[in-house]
Amino acid sequence: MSQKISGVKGMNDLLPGEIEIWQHVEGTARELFGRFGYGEIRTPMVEDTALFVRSVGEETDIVGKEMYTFLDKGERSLSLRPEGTAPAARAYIEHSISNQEPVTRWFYMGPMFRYERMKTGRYRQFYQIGAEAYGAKEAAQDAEMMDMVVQFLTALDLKDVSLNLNSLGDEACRPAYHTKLVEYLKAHREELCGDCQRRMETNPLRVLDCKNEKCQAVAAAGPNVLEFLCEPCRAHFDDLQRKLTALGIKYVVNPRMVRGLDYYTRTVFEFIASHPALGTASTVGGGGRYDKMMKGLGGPDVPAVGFAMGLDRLVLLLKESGRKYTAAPDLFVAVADKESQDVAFMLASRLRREGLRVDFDTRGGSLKSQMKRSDNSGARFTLVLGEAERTSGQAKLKPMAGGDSIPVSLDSVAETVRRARQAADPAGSA
RNA sequence: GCGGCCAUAGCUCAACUGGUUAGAGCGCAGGACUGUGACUCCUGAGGUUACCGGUUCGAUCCCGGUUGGCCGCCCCA
Repeated sequence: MSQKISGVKGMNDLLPGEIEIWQHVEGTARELFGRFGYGEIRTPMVEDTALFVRSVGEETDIVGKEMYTFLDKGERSLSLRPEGTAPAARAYIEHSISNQEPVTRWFYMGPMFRYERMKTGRYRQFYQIGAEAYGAKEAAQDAEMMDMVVQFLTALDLKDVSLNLNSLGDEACRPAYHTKLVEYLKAHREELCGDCQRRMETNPLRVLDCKNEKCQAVAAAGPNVLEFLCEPCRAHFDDLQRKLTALGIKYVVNPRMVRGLDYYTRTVFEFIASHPALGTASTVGGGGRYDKMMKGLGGPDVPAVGFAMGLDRLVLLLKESGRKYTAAPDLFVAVADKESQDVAFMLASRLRREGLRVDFDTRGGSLKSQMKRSDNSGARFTLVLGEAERTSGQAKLKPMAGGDSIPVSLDSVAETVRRARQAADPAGSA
C-alpha cells in the first residue's frame, strides 16, 4: 500500500449519516431567518488580512495567533476568515448598501478557520451561522435578534440553553470604566493569577471572565461596568431588558461577561448550553452590538448588531439527543430474475420521475441480498419484480416494518406509495 | 503555547510478567431457505498491531522520536 494521505488536523469530513443533521440545522436556520426578513449572503472564505486586523482587533488571540495567514502569488497578505462579521461588513461597505436602504438584515452560514488546539466541539475548520442587522441602533433590534436565536434553538428542540446579557457601554462611558478598572486591578495585582497580571496590561476586560476563583473574587468586588453606563447606554440596556421580558425571553444579566473580539459596544450576549457532551465548550453562540466598526473600516457611520452560533456544538447536542434525521427511500425495487433486471431498472427511473425516493441495486444479485439491502436502506416498501409481475402488470408492496402487503398495479405504484406515506406521516413533506 | 492520558479489523474491544499462524462481538459478503429482509445456524473476506528507529534470540507489549486522538489550562463558537 502506498503512503496513506490523511485529512488536515482539525478539519473533518462530513459524510451521509451525519450530514443530515447539518442539513436539518441549516434548513431550519434558512427558513426561520427568512421569516425574520434576513437575506442570505455568501462571502469569500479568504479576505485581506488587514480586514480582520482592523475589525477583530490586533490584540485579540484570534488575530494575534490563530489566523491562517499567507502570501498569495501577488505578495498580498490574505487570511482564511476566522469569523463572519468582518467579511459581511466589508461586503456591506463595498456594495454601498447603506445608500440603497436604511436597514439591512443579513445572515450567513459556512466554514471559519482558526489555528487552535483542538478540543471537543472546537476544530480548526468549524462552521458558523450568523446574522447581522445594519442601520438600526434601537434596542428593539438587539431584542429581535435574540428572539430569533431563541426561536431557532426552540425549533431545534434544544433545551437548557441560557442567555447571558451585558452592556459594555460606548465611547462616552467606557473609557471612564476602563480607567477605574485598571486602577482597581493594579491595587489588587497580587491577588490575580499570572495570566491576569499580564491581561490587565493588554486587555483588562478579560480579567473579568477569568475562570480562576481568586480572580473572580477580585473581579466581583471591583467596579461594575453597568454602574458606569452613561445615560443613553443605560436607557438602551433598560429598553432591551424590557423588550426581552415582553417577549417572554429569560435572561441573566452578567456584568462580568466580555467577549473575545474588540469591536463590541453596548450590548453583548452569549447563549450557554449545559450538557456533559460539550465538556468545557459550553458557549454555543454569542454576539453583540458594534456601532463603531463600520466607520472604523472606512465605511458609513451605521450602527449594527450581530451574532454567530457554532454549528459543531449544536450538532453535537443534536447527536446526543438521539434523534434521527436520515431520509430513507420510499421504495426499494428488487428483481427476482435476470430477465426482469432491465424492466425493473426502467420502473425505478419512472417512479423517481414521479417524485418517489427509490433505491435499486444496479448490480442485480440474489433476491435475498436485495432484500437485505432494502432492509438496510430503511425503505418503507419493497416491490419485487419478476416474470409474474411483468406478465400480469400486478405487484405487491411489501411493508418492511411488517404487516400485510398491498396489491398494486405497476401503473399506480407512485400514487399508492404516496398515499401510504401520507397516512403514516401526515406531517412529512410531500 | 503548557501539562496529563491514549493509538490493535470498517466500529467497540481482547491477547498471562516480551514467546507459535494477533482473537471476539457488531458490521460486511455468501450459504442453510434456487421469488422475499429482520430471528437462528454455518462459512468467508477484512490487520505491515498509526508511522520511524532502538533494546532483545524474539516486540502489539519495553525505550526514544514523529503523526493523530482525548482531557485539563489558555482562549473561544
